Amino acid sequence: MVRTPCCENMGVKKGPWTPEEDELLISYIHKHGHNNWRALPKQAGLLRCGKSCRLRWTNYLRPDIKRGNFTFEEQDTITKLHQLLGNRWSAIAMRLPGRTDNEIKNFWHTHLKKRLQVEEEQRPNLMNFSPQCSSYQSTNYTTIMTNFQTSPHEKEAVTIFSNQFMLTTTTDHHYVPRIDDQAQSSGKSISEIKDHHEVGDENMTFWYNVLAQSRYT
DNA sequence: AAGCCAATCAACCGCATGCAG
DNA sequence: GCTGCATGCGGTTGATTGGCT
Repeated sequence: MVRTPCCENMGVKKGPWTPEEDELLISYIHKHGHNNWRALPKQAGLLRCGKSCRLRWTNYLRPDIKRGNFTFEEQDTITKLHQLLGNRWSAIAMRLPGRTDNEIKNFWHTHLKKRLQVEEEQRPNLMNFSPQCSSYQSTNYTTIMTNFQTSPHEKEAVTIFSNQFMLTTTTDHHYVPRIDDQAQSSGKSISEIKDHHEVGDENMTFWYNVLAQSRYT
């Protein structure tokens, strides 16, 4: 079966977007929305394919895009979520409001990946964990696993996990509100909600988080 | 000042997935 | 169930930028 091209190549422009093109795309979407990306460029008077327009909008022009450097908290979140989810950039981006999957992916390859490699070399005895690992050599892990399975606080660990990474799950019985939603509904500040779930040992918390997530996937 | 090289990031490409007919 | 279209996702590319010699 021959795959149909995403757009008619004749007359379609490629390469960097000009401010004029950006303006056309923004004003069109503000007026009409983006129900049909394929038809959008023609209707908006753009010599681009729909795919290019979608990418430009979602990665750059969207009004809720957060610009500027990644905060330490964001970097930490990306690192931990990457350990948890692998290269599922869109899933990671969902936990970082205002950041796009493309931005996170670039940041990972240009900054975090190298940093982690350096840290790994400096700490050769650290457990090498990945979501695909079939066995774990760490005594710590075994201890935590045992505790997790028997702990009466399993639910609490799951809640901590969800709050820490602002996760939502897709099944109703596992749904935990995002921390900002919790704050809004309870009238408390985000820091108050976080404090409520604070656990002293950061490393232990992280492993509880990993375990909690593994139960849903 | 010029050339080279590495880092960065916007944009592209192709495959996967969901959905309607 | 099959087909084709629209969209999403992740890997990759290539233009640009900045630092170094």
